Amino acid sequence: MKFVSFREEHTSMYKVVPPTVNLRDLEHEVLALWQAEGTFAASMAQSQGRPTWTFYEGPPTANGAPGTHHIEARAFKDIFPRYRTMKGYHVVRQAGWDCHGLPVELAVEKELGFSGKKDIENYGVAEFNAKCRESVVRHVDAFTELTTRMGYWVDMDRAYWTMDSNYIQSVWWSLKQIFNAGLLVQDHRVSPYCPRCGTGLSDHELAQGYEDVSDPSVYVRFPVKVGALAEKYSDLSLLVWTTTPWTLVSNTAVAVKPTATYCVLESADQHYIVAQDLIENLFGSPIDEDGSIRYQVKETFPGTQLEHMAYKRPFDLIDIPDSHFVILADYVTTGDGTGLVHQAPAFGADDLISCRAYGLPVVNPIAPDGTFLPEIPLVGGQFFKKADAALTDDLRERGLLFREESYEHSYPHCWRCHTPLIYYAQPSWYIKTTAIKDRLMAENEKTHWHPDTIKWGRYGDWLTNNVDWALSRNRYWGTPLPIWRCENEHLTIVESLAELGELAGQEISDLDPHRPFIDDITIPCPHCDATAVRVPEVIDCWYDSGAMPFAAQWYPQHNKENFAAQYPADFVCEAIDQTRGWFYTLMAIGTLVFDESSYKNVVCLGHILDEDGRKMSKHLGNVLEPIPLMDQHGADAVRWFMLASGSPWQSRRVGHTAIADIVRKNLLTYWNTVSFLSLYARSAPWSPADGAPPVNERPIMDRWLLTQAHSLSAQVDNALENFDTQLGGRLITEFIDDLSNWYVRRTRRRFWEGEPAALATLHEALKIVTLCMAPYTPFITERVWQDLFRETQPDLPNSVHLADWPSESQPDSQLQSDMELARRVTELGRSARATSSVKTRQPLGRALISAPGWSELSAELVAEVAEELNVRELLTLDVSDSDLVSISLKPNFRTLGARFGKQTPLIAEHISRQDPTELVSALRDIGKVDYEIDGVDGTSTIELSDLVITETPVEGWAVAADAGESFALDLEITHELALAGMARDIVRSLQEGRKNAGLEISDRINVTWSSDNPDVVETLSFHGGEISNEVLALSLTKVPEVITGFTVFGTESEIDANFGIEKA
RNA sequence: GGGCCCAUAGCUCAGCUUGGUUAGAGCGCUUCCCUGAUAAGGAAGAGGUCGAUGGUUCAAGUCCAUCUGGGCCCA
Repeated sequence: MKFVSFREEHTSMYKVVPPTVNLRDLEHEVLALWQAEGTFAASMAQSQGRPTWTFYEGPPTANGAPGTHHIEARAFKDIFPRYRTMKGYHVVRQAGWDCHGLPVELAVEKELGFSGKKDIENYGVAEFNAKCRESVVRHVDAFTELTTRMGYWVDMDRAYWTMDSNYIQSVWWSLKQIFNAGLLVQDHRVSPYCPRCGTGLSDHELAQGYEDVSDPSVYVRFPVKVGALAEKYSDLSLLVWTTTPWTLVSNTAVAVKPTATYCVLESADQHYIVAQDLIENLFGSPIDEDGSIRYQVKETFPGTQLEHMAYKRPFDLIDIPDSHFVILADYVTTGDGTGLVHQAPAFGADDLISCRAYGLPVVNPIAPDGTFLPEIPLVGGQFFKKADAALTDDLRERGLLFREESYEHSYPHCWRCHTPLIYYAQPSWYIKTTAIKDRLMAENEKTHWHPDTIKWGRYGDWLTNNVDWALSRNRYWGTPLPIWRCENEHLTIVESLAELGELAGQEISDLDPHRPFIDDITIPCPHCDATAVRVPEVIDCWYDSGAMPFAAQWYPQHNKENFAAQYPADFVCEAIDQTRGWFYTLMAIGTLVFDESSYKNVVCLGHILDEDGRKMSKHLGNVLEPIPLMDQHGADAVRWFMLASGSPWQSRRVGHTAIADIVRKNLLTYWNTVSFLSLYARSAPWSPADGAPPVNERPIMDRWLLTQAHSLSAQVDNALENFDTQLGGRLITEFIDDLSNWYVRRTRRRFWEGEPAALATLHEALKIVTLCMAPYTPFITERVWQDLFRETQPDLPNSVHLADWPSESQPDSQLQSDMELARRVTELGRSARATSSVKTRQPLGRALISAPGWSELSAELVAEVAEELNVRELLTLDVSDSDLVSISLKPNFRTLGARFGKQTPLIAEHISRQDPTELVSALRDIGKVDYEIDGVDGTSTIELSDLVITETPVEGWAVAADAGESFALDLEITHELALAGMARDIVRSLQEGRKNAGLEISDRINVTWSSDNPDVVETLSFHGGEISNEVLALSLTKVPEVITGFTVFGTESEIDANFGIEKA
């Protein structure tokens, strides 16, 4: 495609906008422009002093390369700050990087080929942590590149790093607040632990290592020792099921469900206590095949009645004082097993919680290497899983084994060495979040969730079942827990290096607060004369990120005022997996430290899947690399996909076709409209400074387009205010379609003529839609702003991203609904044309239209429809002219149903039996008709609105009808119409000839023609002026035979003539 | 094993809050039309038991229950 060239005196202030565009190149040019002009900084400076709208960036963990899913969250994190900035707010956007934690350590261990803590200790903690730090910096670079490339405006120069000394000290300060409130304590916790590697594992690792195994499944009798039931029934036992016989050594209690029904059952002279729901599973049918009674239920009672019932434990191998009775626990189910659950609190998280509620001790006979302690009889020194056989044998010999099976299930294994993991109680530091549960619930109540089902669904459930936060990790690369302990168990917590230095009597303000350096600092215990050393743990890195509202400001040592102005956030946004992650830690820490949640609005996104609906993973090889994806389609298109294709809250499939579609449908259509304006404004030439008639004096199409544009800005404003990017996107797409395929299509001719009203209208409409799109697609809109607006309207800002949201004005809803009607009628007209097989270029004389409201439409609007359909006259079909019209009726169930309820079908049937013409005439004359209908009480009154009427002309016309509106086309082609049709055919042929000859749109031509066809001769003589005008011909000359001009094209069979075109 | 979300055309998705008798859009497919911005546009057509079953209702894609399948989170 060639660019249009212009003579010097024809330049307007618009830049040349080529009709084709390479979005990738365009985006890189825009990035360079923003860089050169410091646009983001200008936007921040310009909004300084305005009301703040606060956004918190959830820091991505810098432990790997960013993926396409990061574009999703970042598109949302970008659009709302941009939108709010346009709405007059100052939106601080500080980037952040999550630096600590097991994911980083694991990545480094992998790089170094390590297989556990021993390797790290041998390598040296200082060296290892240095590698972690280096790995973080490396991965942050990749995130920075992604962030810049996609146009996510966030202040990366002032980014917070959770490994920064000031950040860590801020975290320490908050921990001290919590500690002082008595909510930070040391306790036991059960966590998955690899006995071979000697380390606990995170949930993330756990998920990678499930393997299917076959374990023993044993049912064991626990004899009941004392109490009323034990006296009443001989040999009474609790029947208990477990798949981990090795934990029976540590049996501490038996749990039952308080609300379930239990019973005493007699079978073969033995008595058992089991859940009633499970009797048949355990004992089979009550009646044997030969009719004898197998067992008998003696009595039933609720689980609560068993509480505190003492029993004889299965093994007396280790000492567990004050234990061995029945406790109540809600988590017990009666879906499998016996309904009585063996409790070993050292090896089960649920067990630990339930047993702790009864003050039971936690006794752990397993050494850190996974073997039973050597002094224990029977199993001492055995690996825990290997002990199952010996223990089961022993139970069998003592007659306590009721049944023995094997059980297939998935069990977590170490993903590195495939050793079965052990759930293992270890001392651990906790934040007692359960103590502030009510406050958390109250804060959640005030929070606006999008979608709101999360609030009391997934997230609310999580809060309701809140457990204390296990804060500590026995690891290396993390924020050290700032607690020093002396041999007398006195605890001292510090809030800063300054405080620590004072206590230690050393100047350490420049000390790296990480391990191992911090571990070397000892202090004299303030409570006694012993020396206190730091406890070895680091903290959960989720605490780091949850502390960012204040830690990012290095509060309270720095930025006290800033912090107050920016707490809590108006907006946070992450994917749904953060409900229990960052969304929780943010709210919990905010509530713990400031008694107020850290955010007011939260947008919770669904996950991104591949084209086949599978999760993207390196393992499956279906990962979409983000930068190549954006370079292929453009970041704007990818952003648009994330923001507006499908529900953001739902998991969505992302694929090339969907994104390519966005480019074609939205971005290129928009771009071409821009190119169109530039082309004709420059051709005219015209610039906004040249002026245009006031809007109310412009043609109806102009007034309509502008009212549509104003509606658009109001509706998109409303959608984004409610965090609904999908709706906003749909509205913009519809507008672009209206603009390109209705307004420009209908108005094209006025642009050829360089009409200021049309140019000014399109200019203004493009400005509004450009502003509305700017937060979605910051690149293409910026380029358009530079090309169409920056030069032509010097009073406007230098960047679309420095502009305000378009001001609102009252839309003309009458005009909008009139246009909708006109467009519906146009559609019917096109349909009628298509069925008639008379081509659109052939003018027709008249059409009859029946549609409510049609007769009230302005002549100007009717003329638009007539021209679009190439029909001379559009008449209203007169219903009273019953020779021409046939009427069909359908009952309107919506209005009838509301009035008649159950009797609706009777009324509807009655209506459809009436003569349609008579009924409609009567209703139009009188307004209502009364019927007496069988089965319906009293008189039934029918009104016009109770009917859906379709009026169609009788035979001989080409008809299209839909939903009560119809269009009938008179197909008679008079000689005069035929000539007019031929004239248009000739124009089209000549235009094509011009195009083939490569002429510019403004080139003038001379045309020669020859033909023996009398119709052609008549057409050219009758319509010659019109034709010349259309094709910019200075002359239209008949010649005996065609002279070879600039170009010659072949004979059109229908026209039967030869033409020659020559550039004038 | 528990909780939450989802299921609509060959594909990607609207519609469900507030029930109304012809369930839409885009892509793809077939035929035709139109084309001095457009990688466009228009018309017609093929393509749907709205996951299944039951219920509520005069009326269910829409409300309720159960089930099946998929996803996520947690064990």
